[in-house]
Amino acid sequence: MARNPKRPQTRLGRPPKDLAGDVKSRILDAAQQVFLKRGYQSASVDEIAELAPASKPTIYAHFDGKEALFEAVIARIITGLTNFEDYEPRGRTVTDKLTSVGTELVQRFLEDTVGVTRATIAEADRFPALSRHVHEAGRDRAAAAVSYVLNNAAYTLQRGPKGPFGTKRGLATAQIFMDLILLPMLMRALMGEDANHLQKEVPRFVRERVNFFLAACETDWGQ
Amino acid sequence: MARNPKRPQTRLGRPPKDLAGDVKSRILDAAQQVFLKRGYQSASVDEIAELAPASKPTIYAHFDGKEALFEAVIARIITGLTNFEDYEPRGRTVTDKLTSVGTELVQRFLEDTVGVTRATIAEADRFPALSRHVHEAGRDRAAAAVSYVLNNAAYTLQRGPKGPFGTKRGLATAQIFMDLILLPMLMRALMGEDANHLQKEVPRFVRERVNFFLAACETDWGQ
DNA sequence: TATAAACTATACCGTTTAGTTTATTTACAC
DNA sequence: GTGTAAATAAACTAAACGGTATAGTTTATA
Repeated sequence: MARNPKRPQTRLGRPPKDLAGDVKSRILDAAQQVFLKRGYQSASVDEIAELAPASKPTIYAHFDGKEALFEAVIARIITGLTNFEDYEPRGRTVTDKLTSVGTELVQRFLEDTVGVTRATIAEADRFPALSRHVHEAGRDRAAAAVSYVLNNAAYTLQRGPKGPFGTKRGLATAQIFMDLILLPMLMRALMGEDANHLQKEVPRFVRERVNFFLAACETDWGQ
Repeated sequence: MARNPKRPQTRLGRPPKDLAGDVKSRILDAAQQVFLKRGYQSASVDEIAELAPASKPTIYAHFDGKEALFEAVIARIITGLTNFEDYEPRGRTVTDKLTSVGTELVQRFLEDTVGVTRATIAEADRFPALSRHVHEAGRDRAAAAVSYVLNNAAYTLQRGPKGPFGTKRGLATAQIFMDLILLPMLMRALMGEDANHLQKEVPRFVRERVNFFLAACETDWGQ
């Protein structure tokens, strides 16, 4: 009889040296897939073991238990989130640059953070620190990218630190930008809206919101 | 010996006629409490039965199973969401009225929809229709309240349907208002931020965002 | 070459869970 | 009154799950 075709071929015994550390990362990969797909509660260690592939004793040799495994997965996702240091917004005008960075933000977040956000929201009670951590990590990475463009734009507009994106309200302004552009799309994705359908709406949506955002920024809103 | 003090006194046998329908609503109440506290997966039918109080066979006589019970709970929550027909925003100026309706929106949503939103996001895979339904119901109710104020404000400003909140962009504008004011607070609550801490921030937050919102609306943003 | 290390496979344990069955109790309708 | 309806209690079933134990296999190392 053939082996169970669902189970990838594995080897018995101690693995050769050049595969050192391989099992642990395979376990983490599988755990990430299963946790993000099913959520913490519905994920089973058996399924993770089968997907890795690895045996359950090996999993419990590397991690203290299901909770520790979940925390390790989330931690790895957080540290693996792309920051936007490398990203240079396209376009000449402020509008174009903001549209560029907004579109990039939305697309990266839709790909990278929907699963982990959903999983941690669901378990905000059992793992209070995790959801906070995820939220803050995502917020900070997005804020850095937006602030960079806004600061750049402030000088482009030749108004200096008292201009529309000046340092005085820089943080609050970046936050507004994200709330206007990133959060609505993220929320719709969390609520299960089809990813393809969402992606198609992104360009028009971002452009509309950028227009609104700039309209307010070019006034002296709230003094 | 006294009975188990955790369990409210119940009666054996067929209940008297004036309590007809009482069991079912008691089951729904208990199920709502347990589902919103623990989420679908971690909620146990036994705990619901104990809290109701009702026996498990009775629960299964009224509902087809745990999933059907969950769906019934969510459906009841949705139909029970307060609409804002009764709400008359306070204040004379447009700013004050928008601040009033914004504050009211945030406070009601923080009370009424955080639990159900978290529960349905967590189970967006198992109950695809539910999270969509919750999202749309909440969005529509909020949009109605905002549109009412915005339409009112449009005439206050004597600019008619081509004014800042005119019918041409009425829907998109109401959506922006909610995304600016409601969504960020809802997201922070979903991520487990302390409710009291959030409530204290609401007034200042809403005022800041209303200022920003009106600053953009008073221009001809995006033509 | 002997021993330790790092795996696998498999079976098992205790617990929890959704859902069912059986027998019992009470209230209502005729 | 008698039968039926609607609930109860309590025990049960079957399956899943987290976690552990045992035994076997392969590689690394001294």
